Parts: sequence; structure tokens; C-alpha cells
Amino acid sequence: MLDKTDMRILEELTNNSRITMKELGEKVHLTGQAASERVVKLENSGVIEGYTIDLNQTKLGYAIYAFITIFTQSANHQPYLSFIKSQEPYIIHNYKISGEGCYLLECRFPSNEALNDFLIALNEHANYKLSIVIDK
Amino acid sequence: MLDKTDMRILEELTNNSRITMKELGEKVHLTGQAASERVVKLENSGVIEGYTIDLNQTKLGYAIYAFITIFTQSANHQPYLSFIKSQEPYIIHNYKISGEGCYLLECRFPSNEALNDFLIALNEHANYKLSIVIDK
DNA sequence: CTATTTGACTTAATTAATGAAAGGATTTTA
DNA sequence: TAAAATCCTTTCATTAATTAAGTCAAATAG
Repeated sequence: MLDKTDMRILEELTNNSRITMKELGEKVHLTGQAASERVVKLENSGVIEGYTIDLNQTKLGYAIYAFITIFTQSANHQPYLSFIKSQEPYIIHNYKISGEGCYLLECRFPSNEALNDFLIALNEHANYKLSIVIDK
Repeated sequence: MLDKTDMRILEELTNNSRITMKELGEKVHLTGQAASERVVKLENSGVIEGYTIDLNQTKLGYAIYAFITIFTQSANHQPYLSFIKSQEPYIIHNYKISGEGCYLLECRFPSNEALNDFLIALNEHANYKLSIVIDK
């Protein structure tokens, strides 16, 4: 279903999703129009889910990047899930996992103080293990 | 340094990084040119690190999405890091962390068999805890 | 085996967006 | 008060995207 040209298109768009269709076409040896048609197909088939940006969290004021493994206290996860929804700017992803814990939280905080406050509030609903990202 | 308009621009670009500068301007009540100038500044200051796409890993042939906590066996991490570099398509991010383990691997595999082969090879360099993503 | 359909691409023409230059308005700085 | 800087707008030339029409080769049907 996806041929080599499609894969190269996905690679180029992963590196720079704002590239013009003309440039993209040149890179994969197609006209801009042909490249554009392929991209539309990749969108419609759901392979490309969206176009987004990579942000420097530190420069945005989020000095701390962390993963938190969640162990919910009760079998009912709703209180935890509602809590997470209320913590908007801090939460990047809440992965439901199998393995150790029930969820893996990818998140960010402006300061140790904000992280600490978050953990105190989190502890109302769940136990956790904290992993702070040092690099990459 | 970043005002409300900048934040709205980042929000819009996070939702759709291929939006035209004209449309982006309309959304934040600026002309296309003014919006474009702000975006250039956000790029130059390093707040925007790049433009990329969200891919459906399943439709790309990667049915399994996982996080693996790594416990390196020796104090020398080089063998592990070299191994990771050799596993190109499977590895999405290798986060160096403080907390439980030395690294947190975000990765994907086409099948349980590929995952199993990877884990066997990984075990030459490190112990691990596997968390498979079920949702989101 | 030939005719038709289909898919992927190109070319051409129109429409729209980008980029560069000039200038206005407001705030900062001296 | 004057000069400089910042942020924005307008205009226009350049460049890209979009739409429509048409080519070509491979697959499919009669």
C-alpha cells in the first residue's frame, strides 16, 4: 500500500512539514502536483494524522520534563482521569499501559515547586514513580 | 518575552503547522505578514524547534508501541547506546532519566516477534521493564 | 486479442500566498 | 523634545497551490 516514494515523503515531512509541495516533489523526483496528490492520499488514509511543531519546552518556561508511572489506588480510574484533565498545561500525554503501573504520564513543569504541588495533588488519587528527563 | 499573541500562534501551529501565514494572521488578528514575522522570530529564538507530522504508527505497520525502562548492567553506557543507534526504525526516543533506571526508551515494533528479538538483543547490554501502550 | 478502465503522473492556466520594500503609529531611550 | 526602536500595515512583484485537461502504461473485461 505504501511504496518507497510514500516513505520518502513521510520522511521529508517529518523533517520539515512546512516544505512546499514543489520542493517536496523535487526531493522525491515528482512534480509538485504529483507530490501533493500523494500527500492528500496519505492524509485521507489516516497515515498522516496531522501537522505540528516541535517546541523547546525550556524556552517556553517549562524547565522540568518528566515521565510519571501511575498506580491508581482504586479500581475506578475516573477520579484520576478527571484530575489529569484539570492539569492542562502540565500534561503532554497520558498513556494507558500494560506492565508496571496503569498509566504513564508524559509531562512538564515550570519549577520544582509546581512539580511538587502537582505530586501532592496527584497523591490524592494515585501512587507514582517519578522519572525526570535529563537529556534528549 | 512571549506575549499572548505568540502563545496563540504556537497553539495554532501545534494544531496545524501547515496553515498559511494569512490564515494564521486571521486567527490571531494580525496581517499575514505580521504573523509571519512573529513566526520567524519564534524560529530564530529557538522556541519553535521544527515542523513535523503526527504519524499513525499502526497504519505504518508498527502495531506495538512501548516504553522500556532501561537498567544498564555496566557503568559504561556506550555499548548500550551503540546498540540503540543500530536499532533505527524501532526507536523513537531514548530519554536519559533520573529516577528508576538510566534511560526510558520510547519505541515501536511491527510484531511481538520483532519486539521479542529486540528484547533478547537488548538483554546483552541491559535489564529492562516493559510497558506496552494500550491507548492514547 | 482488443477495448475499456484505472491509477499515477504531467502540463497549463488561474487563483492564492509569500517576500520585499516603504512607511505609519506607538513606545523607549537619551 | 528628538531620535531610535518596535510592531504593524499596505502595496506589488514573485512564487506556489489549485484546478482542469490530457498522456501513458498497466490491469481488467468482453
